[in-house]
Amino acid sequence: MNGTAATEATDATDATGTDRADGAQAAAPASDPRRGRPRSPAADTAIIEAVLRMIEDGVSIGELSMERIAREAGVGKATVYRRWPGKSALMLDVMRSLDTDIPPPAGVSVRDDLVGIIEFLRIRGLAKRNSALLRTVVTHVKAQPALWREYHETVVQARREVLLSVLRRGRECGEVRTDRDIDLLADLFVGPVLSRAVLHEWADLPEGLAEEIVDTVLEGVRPRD
Amino acid sequence: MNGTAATEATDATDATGTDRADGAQAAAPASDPRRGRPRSPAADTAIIEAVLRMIEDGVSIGELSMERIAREAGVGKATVYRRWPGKSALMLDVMRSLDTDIPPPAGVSVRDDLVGIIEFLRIRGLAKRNSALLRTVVTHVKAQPALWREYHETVVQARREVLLSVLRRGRECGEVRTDRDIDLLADLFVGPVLSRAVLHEWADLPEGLAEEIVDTVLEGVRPRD
Amino acid sequence: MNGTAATEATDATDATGTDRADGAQAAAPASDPRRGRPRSPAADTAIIEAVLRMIEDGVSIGELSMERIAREAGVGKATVYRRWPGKSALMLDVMRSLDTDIPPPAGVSVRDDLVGIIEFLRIRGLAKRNSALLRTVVTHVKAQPALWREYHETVVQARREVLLSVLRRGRECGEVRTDRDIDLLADLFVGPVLSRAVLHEWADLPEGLAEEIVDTVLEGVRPRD
Amino acid sequence: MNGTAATEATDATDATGTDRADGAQAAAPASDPRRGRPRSPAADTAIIEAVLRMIEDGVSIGELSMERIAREAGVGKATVYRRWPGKSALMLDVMRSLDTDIPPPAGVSVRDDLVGIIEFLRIRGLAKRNSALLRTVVTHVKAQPALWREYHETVVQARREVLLSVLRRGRECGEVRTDRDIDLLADLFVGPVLSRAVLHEWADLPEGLAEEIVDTVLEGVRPRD
DNA sequence: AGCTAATCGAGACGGTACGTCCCGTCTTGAA
DNA sequence: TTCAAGACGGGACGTACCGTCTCGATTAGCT
Repeated sequence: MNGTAATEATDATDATGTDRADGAQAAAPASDPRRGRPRSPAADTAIIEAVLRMIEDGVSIGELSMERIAREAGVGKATVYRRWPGKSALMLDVMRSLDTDIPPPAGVSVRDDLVGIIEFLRIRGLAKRNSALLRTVVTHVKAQPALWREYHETVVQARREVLLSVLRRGRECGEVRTDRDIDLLADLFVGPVLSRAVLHEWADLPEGLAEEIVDTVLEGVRPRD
Repeated sequence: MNGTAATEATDATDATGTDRADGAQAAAPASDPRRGRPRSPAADTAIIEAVLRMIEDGVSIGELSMERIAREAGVGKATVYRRWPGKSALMLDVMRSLDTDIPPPAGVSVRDDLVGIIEFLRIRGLAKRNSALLRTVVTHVKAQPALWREYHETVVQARREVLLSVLRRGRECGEVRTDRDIDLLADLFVGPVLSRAVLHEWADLPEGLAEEIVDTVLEGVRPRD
Repeated sequence: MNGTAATEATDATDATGTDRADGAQAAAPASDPRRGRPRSPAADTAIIEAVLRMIEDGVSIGELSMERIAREAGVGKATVYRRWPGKSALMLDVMRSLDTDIPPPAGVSVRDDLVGIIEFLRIRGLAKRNSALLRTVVTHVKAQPALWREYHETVVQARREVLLSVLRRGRECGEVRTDRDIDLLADLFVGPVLSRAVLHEWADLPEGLAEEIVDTVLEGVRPRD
Repeated sequence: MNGTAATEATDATDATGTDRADGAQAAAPASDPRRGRPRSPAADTAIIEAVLRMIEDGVSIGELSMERIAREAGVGKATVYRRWPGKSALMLDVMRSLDTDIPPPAGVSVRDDLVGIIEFLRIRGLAKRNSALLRTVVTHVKAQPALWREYHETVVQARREVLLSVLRRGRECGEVRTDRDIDLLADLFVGPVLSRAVLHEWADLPEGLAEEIVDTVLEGVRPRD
């Protein structure tokens, strides 16, 4: 016998997860919302806050056990499980709690609107505070296809829509070519940021990147004469 | 879309990971490689194969316990741990076992070489069989920064170098503009594929995508008159 | 109402219990006893000892959680559950570990043999050390009919057999009447001790009790003239 | 047989137990009995009935959780705890609700009175319906010394008194020897029933047992010549 | 009729223990 | 020294109860 014990990462066991993952603002109980003692909003807060605090303190996803979350939140385990069916669903709500809506495009010029959107991605994705948080949380969510799809359809999709509307406007006013699938065009702008963040994520995304990307994509890589 | 999509991983608990992750081609024992019973190559194979089989059968990363891997491979747990220090290191080798070298560019035209590279990414990343495999494995590797950096420096870097050399050739022959950072240009080509694979990874990447991407990026999104 | 209060039973959640409750000397694993690491006899001992120590320290049956037993024994919970299917089965083995074989009757006279047996009961049942121990443990075992039956059939029955053999001998030599069921006669001797212990168990059973009981039962309550 | 059989109880976790275990006939509220909504007698009934019903349905004491009792009685948990401080106190009241007073001895002959008392024990303790009930309930009560003492002093003592008075009468009229402690004599009659019920409780106590016991104890086991 | 107050069913609260599973290490006999 | 098997101490999992608390809704006696 020994003392070494475990460690490691792992994850989720199931992939269920999304029963009631409708945001941190806890839904009403199943049967009759006005019967019985109401759920304590303080508990909701305490749990989410505990997760955020732990992550900021450098606790890895593997150490983020439900057991420990409940303990640090000063809450019974059952209180956590009453709100979320598992760690993954909780993480999803933690992720959502960090979401900032993408600012609506100013509408001055198509080029500037595109820069605004890409700049938002650059900053949101790597801003000091969110960075560590999201890296940990997103990892967990991504690891479960069902959750990731859920997140994608609620949050990511909405943001893409903003980008698409700008591109459509660009088409109407002749700023954007119409002979390509509009989804492909959207990926041309988003992809590079993603690439920088994903493939060499330990580097910071430099200022001015958004403009450089937008301009190059608009004008093309082949030199115009 | 948003920046969150761009973030990633972490975790690790241990961060050990790479002590001896020198591939499935089993290293020699510590003290004297010629003494005692040699490691069974059959065991190496059985383990890697078991992981691949399980993933193909839809086993999620969370259910991929070392315990189960050993059981499924008909192998003692110690036999697994003798080869890899943990699940992550094993996963890294599983990933490597799937690697195919990027074919060298034909060198006919810059545009065609670029298409070749992007087409390789499209197929490698999403080909029916590998897709599920990689998604599961990569998730785990990404979740541990040390491992991911290792993988990145070994495999990703090499591929990028091929792309960069093509771009440099393009600059020399005037096919590619020189007023932009060459790394940025590389991301313009790689990013869109990544975006498709990461942000809506459950969709298949259609044929012809590589050409469409390369051509649009080369020519630009703004219509040339 | 009545003395039946003296009866018992039930409980148990499962009532399973006895799969392998064949004494503390741990059985071999299910499949092949010679394969794999053998069970540690030290663990067997540590667990039983921990229970005994705790009980002697006045830990109540309600506080005797498997969790705590494992902790105090310096043993993993799984190690406990590998040996016993539940708390009850463990308790049964703890009980057995305390058993002392009833000394064989000297065979001098029937009356003295009877006194010897009853005296054994008086002492065993209430001896300082065992008393506290047994009270706690027996409670748990009695609370589960299946376990209690098991215990009865293995231990109690054997002791009764000794008593019965003495009575049979008494019949042969005319010391014991033959017009009554021999099992009834046995109860006439055992019952009074039981009654004292069960109905007013907080009192100590006084010395000389055995002789008084045996003599009175032999001679009868109605005065002989 | 052995002394272990004679041991008992303990446990308790709380040991509170008897604070207010004054029977199901619900006490008045603390402050002013006349103010506020009175306790519903229907709830009292529902709770006791639920326990009885469950026990008759074979629910073991371990499955008899307060939670389940309340649920099954269609009553809030607080309503149960308002009446009893814990499961044990409730059980004690359930026990009491089953009590039948021992019939006063006819007084015809000492021998017949003794048979009457023992017969009562035989039937009460093992009558098909009560048997299961009592076994379950008594187990729980016995497991807590404080409760058991309470029950003993209230109920058992009273019954013993009846037996003792008969024995005293027997002494006066020369039917019972006077050279033995009268408490011991009482145990000689009660013990055998107890022994049968406790040591092999799953068997039924046959008719005629009472007479057989009384006669044998009166006359003695040694044959009279 | 209105007020006060204790009740009701329901169910959430912080805890603790359950029994199962996995971690990474250790220990068998056999090869 | 390896192998398969499986036990080891440790710890998280998700469930069930504990006894308490808090809801809105009765249900009485008192003004």
